[in-house]
Amino acid sequence: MLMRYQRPKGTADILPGDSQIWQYVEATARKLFATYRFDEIRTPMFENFEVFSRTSGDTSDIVTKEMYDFKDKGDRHLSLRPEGTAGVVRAFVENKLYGPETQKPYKVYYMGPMFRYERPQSGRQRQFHQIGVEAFGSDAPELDVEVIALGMTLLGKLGLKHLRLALNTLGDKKSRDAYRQALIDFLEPHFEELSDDSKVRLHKNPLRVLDSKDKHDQAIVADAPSILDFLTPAATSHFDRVKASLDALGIAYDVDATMVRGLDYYNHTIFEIMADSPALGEGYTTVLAGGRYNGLVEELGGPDMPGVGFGLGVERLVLLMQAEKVAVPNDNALDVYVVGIGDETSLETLKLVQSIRAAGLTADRDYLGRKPKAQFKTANRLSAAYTLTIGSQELADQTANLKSMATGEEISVPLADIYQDFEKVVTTKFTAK
RNA sequence: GCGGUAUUGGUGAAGUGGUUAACACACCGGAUUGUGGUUCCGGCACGCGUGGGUUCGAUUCCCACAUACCGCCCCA
Repeated sequence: MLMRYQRPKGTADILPGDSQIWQYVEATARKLFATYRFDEIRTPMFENFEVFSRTSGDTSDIVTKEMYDFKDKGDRHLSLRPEGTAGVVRAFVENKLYGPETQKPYKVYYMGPMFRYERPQSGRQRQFHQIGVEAFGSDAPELDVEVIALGMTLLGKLGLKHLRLALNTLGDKKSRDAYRQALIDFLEPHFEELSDDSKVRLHKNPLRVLDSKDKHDQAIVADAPSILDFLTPAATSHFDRVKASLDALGIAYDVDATMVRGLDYYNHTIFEIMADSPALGEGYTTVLAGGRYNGLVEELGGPDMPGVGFGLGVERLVLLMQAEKVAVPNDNALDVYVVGIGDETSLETLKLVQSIRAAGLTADRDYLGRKPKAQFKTANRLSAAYTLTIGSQELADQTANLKSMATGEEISVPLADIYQDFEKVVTTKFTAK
């Protein structure tokens, strides 16, 4: 036996059957995005390393330990994209889409693979897929809400139940800096009591201590100051309008003042849509997350232009849909299975399937030289609506036997009629139906 | 990166330190000549994740590695 190859760790083959769900997800997303006037943007799967390191934050885990970065033969430091936003923003800036000739907000969506070097688990892989949207050029809280509503609507259309929208604000830079300091001041006296993880986080990214899973940490954090008390008037106003707009649309939400983001570029509104399903372990798991990133365009060399968006994990989404048994439309039903009896009919059956296909129907035939009985079994298993049988006798008569698999009714039809208008034969020749 | 569990055919799985690796599903074939969901009969792992080791002998014991899954970290 030769060497057997395995796919690389953390990757998956999406096989026929599963790919139907993926196509359904993607098609549903494209259709919905179009109604919101978001257009597709396609950016490279790898970028200069700095595109991600600058935007995600030099100390973020994504950059420090999860990035697939490498030097190419020209000694360029590149990285496989760990998320979608940075590349889109780079493209936005590089193509000067911030210019006056494009309508603002400039709304785009993307879908495709992302890469992170981490321990695979269910719904978490090294090559995974995201669908995301970004809207540039407006500070309006209503735009934040449009993006949130889009996310909620998409998940709803895809059949997900038990969704929870968690909402928070990181405020502007001033709010955030003030809060960060207050949080450090609060946690410092408890330093020795904190978990080892949180000790590290305290100075690297103190906000992360807030969502520590450690019970003792949670007890300490329970009395910590809230970001909401450190917002500047402008940040408060923005957040209030976001909430008011959500209320106006009847979208329920929970404000979670301890929710933070792993990527450093977020500010103001941040949100997560979580689903409660055993498919992804106990409790609520985030499927879709996003927020505002007003400094990001400038960070990558563009003008001071705000942005807001979200990304959703397709693997997680698909797991949830499967757990909820969401019905995916099956659009590859078989209309006609052509049964050929004897080698001499092979040429005619080939012409028949081609003719039926050309008429816009789906058709298939046997290529394994199997007996009629086996061919009918296959037709039945494939749920063919009709079988068209041709043997040496029919070949001589220039006819074929058309059978409705549902009723069992079988009629003889001239081949000429089939080649001329198969659809008409089906609709007019049977007595029933 | 850390800790844990697992790894037998296309699938679900049973099983033993030693002649032919149980059973079920799926698939393929047959039940007198060319017609489909039932029934009956038959076929289907030269191999038990990979590589070493222990042993007279290992799929069964030991070690390493790989992969999957779970928890941590982190995140979609």
